Amino acid sequence: MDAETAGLKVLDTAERLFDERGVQAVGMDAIRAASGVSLKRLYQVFPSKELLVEAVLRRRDEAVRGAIAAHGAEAARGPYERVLAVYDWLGAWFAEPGFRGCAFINAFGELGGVTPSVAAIAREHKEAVRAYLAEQTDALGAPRELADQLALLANGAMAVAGITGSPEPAAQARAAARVLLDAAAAR
Amino acid sequence: MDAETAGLKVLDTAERLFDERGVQAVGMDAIRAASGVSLKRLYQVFPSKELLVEAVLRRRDEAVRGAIAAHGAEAARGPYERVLAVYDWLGAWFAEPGFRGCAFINAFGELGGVTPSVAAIAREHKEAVRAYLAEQTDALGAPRELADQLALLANGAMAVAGITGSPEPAAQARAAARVLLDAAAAR
DNA sequence: GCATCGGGAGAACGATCGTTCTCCCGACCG
DNA sequence: CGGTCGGGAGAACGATCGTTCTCCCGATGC
Repeated sequence: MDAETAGLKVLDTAERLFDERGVQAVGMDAIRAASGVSLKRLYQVFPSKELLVEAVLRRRDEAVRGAIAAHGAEAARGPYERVLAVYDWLGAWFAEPGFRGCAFINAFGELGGVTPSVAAIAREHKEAVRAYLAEQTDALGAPRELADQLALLANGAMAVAGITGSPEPAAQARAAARVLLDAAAAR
Repeated sequence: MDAETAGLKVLDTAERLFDERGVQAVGMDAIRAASGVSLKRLYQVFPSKELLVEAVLRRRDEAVRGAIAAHGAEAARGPYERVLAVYDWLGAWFAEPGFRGCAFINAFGELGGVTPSVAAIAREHKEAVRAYLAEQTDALGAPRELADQLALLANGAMAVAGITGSPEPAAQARAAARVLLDAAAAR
């Protein structure tokens, strides 16, 4: 097994285990056992657990941003629909088995107070999603605050869906987003 | 020092340290050192760390529910104002120094996957806040979904305010809540 | 075929954690 | 005043964690 595929296996395994149990509850040896990558190789690719956590979050950041953009491009009838597509994507994500909330919200809660790099990555990720929404609302000529409000709905949906285990918050957030979008358009 | 005041000191200290650093990063010995309560007494009052965590969360649940109700009763010109008062209260909370997000969202992210009691307490707390909002929207004759949407705004504001460190999300959520309330009233 | 090198398996190490135990002192009771 | 009891301080214990080290095997180059 070469270093590159080992790195991918480790990232996949760590992401899944961190999501399921939280970061601190997953030892490096559990990642080794579940990924089949030896400890030696693991530490070659990720010299410390903190670096592994950062790598997992950074990859997830790119994946989420890519998925939101891809979903928006699919339903590309305009910025209005691209905003709503975000909540559709959330709904599909929430319905996945084992969904336990947003990795960045969870990682920030667990490590944000003691690990500044984790806090920074979470902040950057949330800002990136907000910026994507701002692109759409700018295209609509809507006021600046609308994007922030849409982001609050998305983040609230993630938090509540994770805690309750229900995918419903996505549809509720989508409906609320429609009201906010329409109200902004009417002004 | 009697057992009752020791329990209060431990709860106060544990709540503060858990908020600052997360639950798992705070050892029982750190709570002993910061509270001045000996380990022996600590384990007399809370026979395990898990029970202490549950006690902290349960007390915080009651405090938050009480604070929201009290804030709503102060501005008791009606259900509409009681809803908006929730976001005013959030704004004051977010502006407190050291604010690092909702204890239930954070605890769920860290422990919800491995400690069912923590997940249950978080679920009950979020449901209680939703129920309070539902009381107000019912009094307004608004549709059921409105309370869920208002709760998403509140939870999104907590998550984003915690991660970004800014109190702004409270005002943004309040403005969005007004739009949703007014749209429901117009129907 | 033999020496060398890289990687896998897992033991080892030092630190930390939750929890319990030991020791000692000060207060209360006869 | 002597004995007992409860609590404080902190050592001790067993488990676990992140990280490193040891040992061994198989492949590769000459």
